Amino acid sequence: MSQQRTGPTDGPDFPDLPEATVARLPEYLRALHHLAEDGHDTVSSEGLAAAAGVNSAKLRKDLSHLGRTGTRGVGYDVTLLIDQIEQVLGLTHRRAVALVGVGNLGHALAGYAGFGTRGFRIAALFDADHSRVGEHINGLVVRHIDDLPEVVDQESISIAVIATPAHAAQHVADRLVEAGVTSVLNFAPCVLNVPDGVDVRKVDLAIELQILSFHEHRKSALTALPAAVQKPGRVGMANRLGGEAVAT
Amino acid sequence: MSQQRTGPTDGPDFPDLPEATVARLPEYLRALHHLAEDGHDTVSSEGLAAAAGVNSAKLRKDLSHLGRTGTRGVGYDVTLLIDQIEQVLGLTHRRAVALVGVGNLGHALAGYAGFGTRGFRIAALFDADHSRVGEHINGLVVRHIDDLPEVVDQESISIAVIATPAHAAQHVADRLVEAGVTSVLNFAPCVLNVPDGVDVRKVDLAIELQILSFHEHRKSALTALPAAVQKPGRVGMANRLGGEAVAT
DNA sequence: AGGCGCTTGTGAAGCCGTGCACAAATCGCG
DNA sequence: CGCGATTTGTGCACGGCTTCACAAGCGCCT
Repeated sequence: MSQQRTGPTDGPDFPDLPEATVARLPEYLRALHHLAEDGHDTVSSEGLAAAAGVNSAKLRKDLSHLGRTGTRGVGYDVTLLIDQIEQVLGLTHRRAVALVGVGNLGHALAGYAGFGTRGFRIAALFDADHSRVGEHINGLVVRHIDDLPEVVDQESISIAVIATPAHAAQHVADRLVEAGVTSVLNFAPCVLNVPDGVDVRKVDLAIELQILSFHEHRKSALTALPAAVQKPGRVGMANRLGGEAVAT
Repeated sequence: MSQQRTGPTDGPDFPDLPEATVARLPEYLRALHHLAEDGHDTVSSEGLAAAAGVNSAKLRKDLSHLGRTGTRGVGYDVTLLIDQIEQVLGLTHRRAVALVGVGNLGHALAGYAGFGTRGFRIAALFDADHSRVGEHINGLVVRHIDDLPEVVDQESISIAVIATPAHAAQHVADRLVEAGVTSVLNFAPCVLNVPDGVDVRKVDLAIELQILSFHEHRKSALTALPAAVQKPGRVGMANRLGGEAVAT
């Protein structure tokens, strides 16, 4: 590999993993926890790949970036691998997360158990609407967004979730960044402008459906047409095994 | 499911566009609607790219796949482009969507206005829990999952959203496919196996946070070494222009 | 009518990610 | 102790996506 080993800094951490690999590590982690609960001590790359829904070669290459992990002829030690991935992802401690906007979606997110079980703690809820401030949700009190700087500092929050209407999202993002938040998960359907050094990930539910809509549209167009003009390599629903997933 | 070809199809209809392009078209569409509301008649690729948060060359190449769209020296006609994209995405009619699982998250999704305003209609709610069947949510009655085939057929549903716990998701997916659904948006944190020809997109909220966690971890590891300002909140930021977003 | 400025559309180059195929490494067993 | 079975780690080639840079086209102004 021509991965640049820049000099002596063969540090304990892993500066550059491919972004695609990073996006898959959580998937492996989930599958590994599942395997651990089922009592497995080791997994082969083939087995873990199947559980995570990816190609086994891809999985091995992904894990190879973490350093020595597997044992040839045996496989991967489940608990060891869990530890390594959690280390790399920075999940060795529960990260505090702020949630802004306790409307329809925000309410649900505040109560979503998956955050708690996978390394995060919703540490604070915010809303701009004074009539919502003070409300109790899942053991937390909704605070006004003006309290952001104070709470962010107090709770050492670096990640925030935006679940506000789109028109408020940019303003909220600005205030979050100002308060010291450096990672944002945005559920509002809009583009956020943030300074360099701040990461934004976006989840747009309608977009996901629209992408599916395209594929539906294409499928129905194909079945409506005679199967005359079709290139050999392209379309066609050959029955290979396993599910296909359009991933992010 | 008989999808009739309606209208005069003037031109090559559905070329296979790159998947990456398909994923961005909804983003453009949203930006265009926003521009239209602001009274813009035309947009340059530069302007639309900025509104959608992408590179302008990429945007032009994306749109070039749709056929002749823009006018050199002028830009793109906003309403025309909206029509073209909606056509390609199959959004010329509102697609009926089924939502399975009206728990915490499902409730919120059932009430999410964004679906309605962007081409979809939640046509039915399902749950396996009999105590939830009959409940009214947002003008819809929750039906038991056994009614799936009947309702899917009745309402011509081809897209479904799974918002069940993970352990139930595969079973639900099987029944959806059996009932004729060919596109699934999965919110349950698990891998779904579906036959070929069925599309699955997955949204895992915890994974998004874990990816952000990695970047947080990396950032803090970087600032630990060089010039020391040990305030955990505010890390040193380079000042290149523009925000950075970790995209899909 | 002709030129000029602006914007699109695209050829070409480079980068990243994927998957195959195989050598290296490890364990278990005779 | 050595051999075979097994599985990891990775070199390599390929395809897709992104980005740059620029020629081609269009409208406007003189």
